[in-house]
Amino acid sequence: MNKKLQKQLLEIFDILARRYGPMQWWPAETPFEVCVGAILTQNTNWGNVEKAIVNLKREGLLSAKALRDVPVEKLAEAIRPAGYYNVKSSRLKDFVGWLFERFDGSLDRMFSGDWRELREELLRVRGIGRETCDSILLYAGNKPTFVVDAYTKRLFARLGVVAENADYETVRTMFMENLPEDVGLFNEYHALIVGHCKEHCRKRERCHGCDLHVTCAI
DNA sequence: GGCCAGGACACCA
DNA sequence: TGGTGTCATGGC
Repeated sequence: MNKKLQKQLLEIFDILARRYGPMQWWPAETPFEVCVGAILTQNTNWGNVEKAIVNLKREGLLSAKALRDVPVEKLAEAIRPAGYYNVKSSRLKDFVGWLFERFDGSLDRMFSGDWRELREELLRVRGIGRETCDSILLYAGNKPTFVVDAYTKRLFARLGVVAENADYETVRTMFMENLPEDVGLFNEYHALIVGHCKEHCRKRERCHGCDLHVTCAI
């Protein structure tokens, strides 16, 4: 635990929280919907994911059993607006297939054990990478893991907190070792990063009118 | 009409 | 380990 770094991280959180909070993430009605959304949003605009979720609800497909039983072609058609529909339909199939194999299709059972062991096992499921895995653990399971995404890396690299080319685990560890282990804090922090970056941060530009660059003495 | 979006994975050197 | 190609829709 680096006290100076912790102070900086909490300062940044406070600036974001005062401006945007509370975010009340994840935008979903159930833990299972969080899992589905986490896979569908891979490299995809959230607006497109919402269209796919609407389709899944209309077709009665937003449950582990329904996803397991639906033909993959029909699933792909339903999630078409989210893009990569062939890839993502098979990833959803792989996830629920594993969920039934290991936990009888129950998220409650999945989350009931040691979450660090669950993380390692989830990461071995095809289509569940680090960000998707941590999103599921934090936002569907209320486990104290920090979610790192493109926004997080971009913002904290620009703030000089992490290296430009830092890998996922390095950034995640930086947050988790220098913040109190608090599910509510991790939940809100990541949501605030996304909320802020959607407004200010573009891929090949620096932030325009970004409060953090003015206010944080980093 | 080009760029981008809340990644993951296979393949390669 | 790091770099590159692939997967694809929809909004701006």
